[in-house]
Amino acid sequence: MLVVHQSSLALPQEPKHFDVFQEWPDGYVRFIYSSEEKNAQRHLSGWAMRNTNNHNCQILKKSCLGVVVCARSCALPGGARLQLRPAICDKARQKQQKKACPNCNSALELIPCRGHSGYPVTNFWRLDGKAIFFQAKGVHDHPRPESKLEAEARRSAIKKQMSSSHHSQKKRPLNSEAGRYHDSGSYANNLQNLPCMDGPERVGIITDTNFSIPAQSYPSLQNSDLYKASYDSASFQEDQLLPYSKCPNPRIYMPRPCSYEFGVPTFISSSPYPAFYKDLASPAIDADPLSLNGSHYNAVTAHDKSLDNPGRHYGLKSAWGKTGSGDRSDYGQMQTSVNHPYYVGDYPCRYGPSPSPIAPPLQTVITTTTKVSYQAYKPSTLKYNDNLCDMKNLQSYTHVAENVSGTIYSGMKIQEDIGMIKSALLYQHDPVPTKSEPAESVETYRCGPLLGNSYAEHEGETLRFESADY
DNA sequence: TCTTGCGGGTGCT
DNA sequence: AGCACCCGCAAGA
Repeated sequence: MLVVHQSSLALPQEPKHFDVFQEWPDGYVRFIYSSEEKNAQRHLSGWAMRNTNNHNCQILKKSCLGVVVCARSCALPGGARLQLRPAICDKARQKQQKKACPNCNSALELIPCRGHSGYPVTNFWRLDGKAIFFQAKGVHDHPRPESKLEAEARRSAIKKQMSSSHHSQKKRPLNSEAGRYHDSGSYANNLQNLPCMDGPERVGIITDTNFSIPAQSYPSLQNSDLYKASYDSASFQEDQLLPYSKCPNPRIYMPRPCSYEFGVPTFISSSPYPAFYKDLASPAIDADPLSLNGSHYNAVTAHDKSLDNPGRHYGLKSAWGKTGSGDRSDYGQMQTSVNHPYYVGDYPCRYGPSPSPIAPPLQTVITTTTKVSYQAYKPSTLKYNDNLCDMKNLQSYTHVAENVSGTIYSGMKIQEDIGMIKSALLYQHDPVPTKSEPAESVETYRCGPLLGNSYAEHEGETLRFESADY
């Protein structure tokens, strides 16, 4: 299915369609946003990303800081876990870590992101004319922190409280803060709501609850209401219960992405959620970020052969060990779209929910080639039908959850589950992407997420993109 | 006070 | 050369 032509250097055409802004991009994904998209202009991300100097003025690079959690992983009143957004500024972050857990007063701990072959997940941004190209590398191996807006909302709320209530309530800030975490499904998780999980194992598990879900489509961060809603405790509960109870799959989170490279992007139609990426073989070698000019892409995940993730904390390993799939070869972060069940490429990893598929040998070899041309086409979506899950139903749950609580967490999780399922299915049924291209990078792309923005027109159409460096 | 972006510089591979 | 990362600076909220 994947076709890669590195030889082709044709310049990418100007994107006619833009992806809906993704607040939580995860996995090896690529999106093209309109230069009008404010969130994209600001290079926003739900993840705490700090600027990284890549000595390239053309491309803004950011790396993930991870998430701040309670060192004791205490459970908040609702059973959720504290997951703070790390301060971006080094100094501010140091201060932040010196503070005590608002819930139990124990120390706070920063869980670094090691989702990109042991290094933090990186995001690349490039403005090119009317489009803003985005590329993410790595799969976040930690829970989601508060989104930027949530963090800001919380701070302002605390300030308000502080100013409105005086002495007698001096203690409230802490409590209220804890309560907020508790209330917000987006950064507080309730283990009880993870029916699919094998079961929390220890501390590590907590993180699972909030694992990133591949970018879900999130129309806009600008919708502050969303966050306001997240503070509604009532909503929170619904949010938590609803989605999970319906979700048959556990969310398996791979501690680390496998290596990935760009090689063959496949364009699939647009999906509201980032594509699932798979990677095949080589150890993380990154090919040029944003090298794809106009391609609409979503990459897909990669797998690392090295299952071991040194530096990985929070019991991920143990969690994996339990998942029963044997090894942690399933790294998939499935970013899948309910609406667009296509997945390109093979899925080397085994997925928990579905019995370990046979992992094909690495079919894709990714190289560091900077110039790659891609051909994308939309794969058939039919194969997904009638599968393990009722995607439509799941999707509807997702929507419900989002509407109810305003948090995207629940829905995302579901989507991820769906993605996993899909990927598993694909893996099992679609041997296609098995082309091995030695020394060649192969990357699978999907069209950007879009509910309204569809690339349907690309169906069956082959798009070629130049992957020269942006 | 903090975020964000920039850029000099270092160390490793 | 590419990448990660440290540090400081400046602008802006």
